[in-house]
Amino acid sequence: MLLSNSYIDDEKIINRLYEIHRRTVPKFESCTGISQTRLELLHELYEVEEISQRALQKKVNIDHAAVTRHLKQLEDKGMVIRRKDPKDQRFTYVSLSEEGRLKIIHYREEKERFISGVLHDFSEEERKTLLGMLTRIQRNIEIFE
Amino acid sequence: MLLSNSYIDDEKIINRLYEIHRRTVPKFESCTGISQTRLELLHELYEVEEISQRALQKKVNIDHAAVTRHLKQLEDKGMVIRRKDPKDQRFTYVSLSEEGRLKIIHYREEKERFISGVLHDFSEEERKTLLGMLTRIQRNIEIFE
DNA sequence: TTATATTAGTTGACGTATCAATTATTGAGC
DNA sequence: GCTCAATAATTGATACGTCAACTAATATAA
Repeated sequence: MLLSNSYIDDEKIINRLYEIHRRTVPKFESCTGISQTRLELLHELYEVEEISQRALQKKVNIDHAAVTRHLKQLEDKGMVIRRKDPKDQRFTYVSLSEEGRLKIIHYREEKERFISGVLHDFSEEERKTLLGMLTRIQRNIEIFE
Repeated sequence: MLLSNSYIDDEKIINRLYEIHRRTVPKFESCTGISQTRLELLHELYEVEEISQRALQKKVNIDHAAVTRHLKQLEDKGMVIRRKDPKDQRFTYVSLSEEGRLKIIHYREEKERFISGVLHDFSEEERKTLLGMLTRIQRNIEIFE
């Protein structure tokens, strides 16, 4: 297995991305008290009055199955309200409950604290560069093959 | 919820990292035919004659439980050989089988193709910058709190 | 040497993402 | 109006990572 030095570094990038994710998941949750995905769902709900699961799924770009399960659990916890569209029974509309609307504020404060910690030594310039690079990577993965 | 513009961007960085991971997992596996973690384990085994599970676990930095399960499955597939240390029965030593040694070469070629695709529009300079930034983020996550 | 601590590995419970298959409802073409 | 296609949501199977509890083997110290 003969690999050039520059390839080794490329590999490090991909491995680093992977490890960052693995380390982030538990830290994020223990810090904020909620998972990243679930908070993202709540955040989207926060921005609107009501939205269909399908539309929400498109926004967060997660598998339908996962969306269904998250929303059911959030409903069980009383953070979310779900109802069928009377006009078209295929659609389920979702909205934040009062309690959900209150709780999400605290979650997001903690998320902000977490993000500040993770990026604390990055200049404004660097953050811009990084975001641009990550966006390109994401696009490359999407169009791959 | 009043958030400054720069914070919004920081949030995008973290969300992007998360989404990159989610999209990478299935693409990587369908492209290479093996999961990233499992290939990393095999790669470490490729570099040595034999190694204890414990030492291997420290190298890949994954939970013990996951390591045990991966190695058992790789053993079932005939890619890996495991044996107890006669001197100290607590240790299990792992090594690549001949078949494993052959197969890993193909896997790694596919991985290289995948990585090239993901980073194809990045200059040498950019890759260095990116790796540096990711390394800092990883460190920040580790020392957080 | 015998009780206690440490260490490696395994197993179980849980969370959550994916894909594939299924159900229920609505829409379109004849 | 009736059959067939499309769509939203759900459920099942599978994969994989975490933590916690457990087993077995060895080291330590009284």
